[in-house]
Amino acid sequence: MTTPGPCPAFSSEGPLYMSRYSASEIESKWQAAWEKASIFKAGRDTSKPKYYVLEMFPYPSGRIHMGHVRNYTMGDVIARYKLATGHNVLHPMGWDAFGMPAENAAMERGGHPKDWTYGNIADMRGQMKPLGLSIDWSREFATCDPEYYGQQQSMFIDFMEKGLVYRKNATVNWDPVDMTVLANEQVIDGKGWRSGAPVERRELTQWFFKISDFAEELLDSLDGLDDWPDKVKTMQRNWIGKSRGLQFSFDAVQDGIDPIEVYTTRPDTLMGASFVGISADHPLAKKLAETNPDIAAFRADCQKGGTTEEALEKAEKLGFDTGLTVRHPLNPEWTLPVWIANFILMDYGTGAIFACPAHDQRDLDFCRKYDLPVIDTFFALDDATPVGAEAFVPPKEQSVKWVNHFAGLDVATGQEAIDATIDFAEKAGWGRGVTNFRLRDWGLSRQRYWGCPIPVVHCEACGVMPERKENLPVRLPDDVSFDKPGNPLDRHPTWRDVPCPACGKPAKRETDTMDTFVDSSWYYARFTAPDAETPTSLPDADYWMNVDQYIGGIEHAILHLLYSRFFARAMQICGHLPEKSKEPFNALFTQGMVTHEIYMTRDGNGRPVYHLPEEVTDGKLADGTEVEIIPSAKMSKSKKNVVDPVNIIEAYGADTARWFVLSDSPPERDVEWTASGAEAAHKHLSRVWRLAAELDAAEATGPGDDDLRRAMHKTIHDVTMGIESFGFNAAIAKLYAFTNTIAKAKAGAGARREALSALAQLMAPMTPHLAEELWQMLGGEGLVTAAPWPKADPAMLVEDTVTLPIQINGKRRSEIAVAKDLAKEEVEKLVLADDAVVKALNGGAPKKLIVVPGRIVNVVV
RNA sequence: GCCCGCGUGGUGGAAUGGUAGACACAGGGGACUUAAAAUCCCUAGGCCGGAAGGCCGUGCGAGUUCGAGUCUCGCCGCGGGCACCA
Repeated sequence: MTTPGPCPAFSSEGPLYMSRYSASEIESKWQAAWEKASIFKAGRDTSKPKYYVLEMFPYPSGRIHMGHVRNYTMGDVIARYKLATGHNVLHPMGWDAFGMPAENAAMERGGHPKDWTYGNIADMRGQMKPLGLSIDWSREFATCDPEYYGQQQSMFIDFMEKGLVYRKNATVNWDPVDMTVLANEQVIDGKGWRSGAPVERRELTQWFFKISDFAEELLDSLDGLDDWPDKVKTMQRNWIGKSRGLQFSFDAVQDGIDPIEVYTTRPDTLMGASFVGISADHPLAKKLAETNPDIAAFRADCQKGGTTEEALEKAEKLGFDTGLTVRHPLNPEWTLPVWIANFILMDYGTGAIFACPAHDQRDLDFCRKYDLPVIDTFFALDDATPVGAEAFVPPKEQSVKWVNHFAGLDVATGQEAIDATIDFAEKAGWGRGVTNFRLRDWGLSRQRYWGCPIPVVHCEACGVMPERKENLPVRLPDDVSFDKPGNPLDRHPTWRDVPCPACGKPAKRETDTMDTFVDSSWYYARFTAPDAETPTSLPDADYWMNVDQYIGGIEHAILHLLYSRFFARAMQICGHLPEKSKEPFNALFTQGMVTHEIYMTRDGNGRPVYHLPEEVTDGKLADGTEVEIIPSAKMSKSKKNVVDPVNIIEAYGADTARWFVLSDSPPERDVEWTASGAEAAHKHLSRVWRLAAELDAAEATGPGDDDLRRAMHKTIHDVTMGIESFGFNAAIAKLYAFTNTIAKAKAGAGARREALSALAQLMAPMTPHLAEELWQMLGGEGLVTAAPWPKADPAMLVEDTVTLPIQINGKRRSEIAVAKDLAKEEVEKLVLADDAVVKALNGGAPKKLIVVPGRIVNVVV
């Protein structure tokens, strides 16, 4: 926290010395009171149900932004609500502290990534604490703490022992000028971000986690995640990409060439095969390149550009005819050419395919380009037009008419044909049904300094050996420089030199560090025992796990969440988590992002230059230059469309910022920051404060007491439901309405005090400081944070009469007031007597009369 | 290119298949004030109409239904992810 100043809570004048709502005084006072009472410190307590709420921890960029405020306020609402409903709550905070920006800062501004990172953490902690989050700060850690990454290294060694880690070659983005590996984000339009040189793909030996071993399990278990959003589960299902297909081989016509093994999910279209395609990285392509300079040149062509799937998919489809031919498995007389194609991935299936251009658009485009044959294998039932410019790709469930299908099909769906073909090939003995996954193993090697060192040693005699656990953590050396590109660990004079953990002879450390996704794949488990001498402490993990509510950005829907699910399983296998924690997150909520307009000008070369919102007034910079306004997008440092919450907190207080980020948009949707919204939130909070401050005790009772109580119970019910279902904006709308009701009520002071006390309690999860102040002003006992959540009296929620709208032919024309439980027949009588209905019927009888009890009536004439 | 979302007044948004626009912002009008700020009250989707009322209206086009913002299909636009940004 920033210096809290003298604490008004203990001033002799009490809370009413203020004549208006003063957030800064209130907020520091109650933060001190919470700290004094230690009410957010979590400990095991079996007398209460536990509740673990976790928001995705932040990257310490140095400044918090509105996205953080929104994310952590949502988690805080849940945490405080659960505390009030009698739970033992764990709500921790930490830092995802390794990663590229620290190294970039070191390169750009000098200094050390460690100093930059810990400095940022201190700054951000200082910006976060004034938000008044109910966090147990005693559990805080950063992933770059040796105490954390040492435990991660220990687990890496455990994973090695269980066969969950291996090495293989994989492609990286290579900058041929800087002679360094580039991250995908450092490849801009196929060029290195610093050198500007065209990027190449290059193979390196890298470390991998065997996540593919868990593909089926990770897929099947999604079905049990009832409190995860469907969209996330769908994305993960598609990412894992289970498919059933046929694997078989084409024998080469030429001597000395091995059969080409292909995998296809559409074996039913084998009679439409046009050519056999192999990846540029296929062993056969490599072998041919050794003697054929044209093929070598073509392969080199294929290495151009970045490694992302997007880059590969969008690249122009290129092919090279090897001159080799293969025999069709169903007709040895039929030979097909073998092409090398840049769109075939070595990582998927066997790295070789057969192309059926009639029923695959990409194959068709390729065949038209290189003048290869197109053979229809099936037609629509009512249209036998041969394929022209567009491939015929009906859904697999649609029946089609087959042309001379070898398995004897005439009219059948694609799926039926696939199944029949696999069956046919297996019986005939030339192919086998194979289940494949799109999911690839997790490559975790990074050729960078600021990450967790991979704890292995390369020994000439013993090979690749894990470091001894007693030598952990393998610490990052501090004496490194970032004056040239590449990994400083690689060029460190002594750090690499270590004795082999097995034979003791001189050996070399691994210089790759781990992907930062590794760090974030188990932090949730570490929070249950952040100081343990082992990665976790089982009694603590057993008590606190699983995370009951996980909250974070939709941008993590696939990678982070999938990796975490894998890690939980691997940790469980190694004894670091209990069996029940295979799925570590019981419920997931994906919040929308905070967006903002982007302000851009261009430099002399026409390159974009971005500007922070505070540099822009009325569409102009301070020097009068007009900025180009680009529509709202995810806040990002590189685009500079970032809003600083610190200014908002200084101007209005944390409660206003919290109230605003919850009120203005549904939590799962993006929210655009607006200055006027914050102003309005602050006005409202001032109004609530005034209602409490002006409470006049003169009239103890009044004529409207009962109505106010009804409104109170209705609001308690609605707000409780709203919080439980993440409908924070709707809950806040109810609180606005209730405040209006109180302000206008004719009720006496007793009922008003009761209503305002309930209002304070209901607002407490969202605006905890103001709620404490109100609670104290109204004479509440102790802290409102510790007070039990109010309960709505069901008897006060029932309404005895309802207004039934009457529709005529689906359009609202009239309404009647009836007793809530009035019999359907009675309602019908009243409806038929209604003026508008009588007029519409014009003496006739209705065609249909629909009565939805308590909701609506529809008369069809 | 592929996968997943989203699209409602001037603005943010509300709405178990059942009165579209709750609640709020900006706007308009008024009260209080010497004046302003603050506060309070009224008003408010569009079009026609003095009013009563009517017609249109949830990105576009079809469909299912007594009834569609909500469900289905096809488009358009925007956003997220695409395995080395975190």
